[in-house]
Amino acid sequence: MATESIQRIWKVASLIPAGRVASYGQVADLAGLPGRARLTSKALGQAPRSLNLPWHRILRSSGQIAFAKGSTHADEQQTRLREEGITINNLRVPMKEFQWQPEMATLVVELDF
DNA sequence: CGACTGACGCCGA
DNA sequence: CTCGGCGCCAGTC
Repeated sequence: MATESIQRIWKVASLIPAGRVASYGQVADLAGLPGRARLTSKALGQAPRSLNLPWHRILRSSGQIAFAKGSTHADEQQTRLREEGITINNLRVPMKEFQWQPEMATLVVELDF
């Protein structure tokens, strides 16, 4: 059974719009869990496919894809991001251009702040 | 109960 | 830019 924290992470992840990306740490922060980037990775790993979460839009703070180069996961993530118009060089996305910057209003409405 | 393990992050060398 | 080292914490063994 998923914990409260895990579900908050799923909620935040579902808000990331196509064409934009976020880091594990950023998602944790927005979910009210500062410093818990690793929990974000864990949450995504155990999220049911039925939730249809945009897991591919979540990267390391450096913009690097978290999966090992050459793995099927890394390839699929790269493909999906490109399909959304995101640029990727050597498994790295230029965060300066594509990082998600949520509006306060979005957070207030979607999360329970 | 302690040790180990991550789809991580930050800082210093 | 690369490496190490340390902090983080819920699971698993």
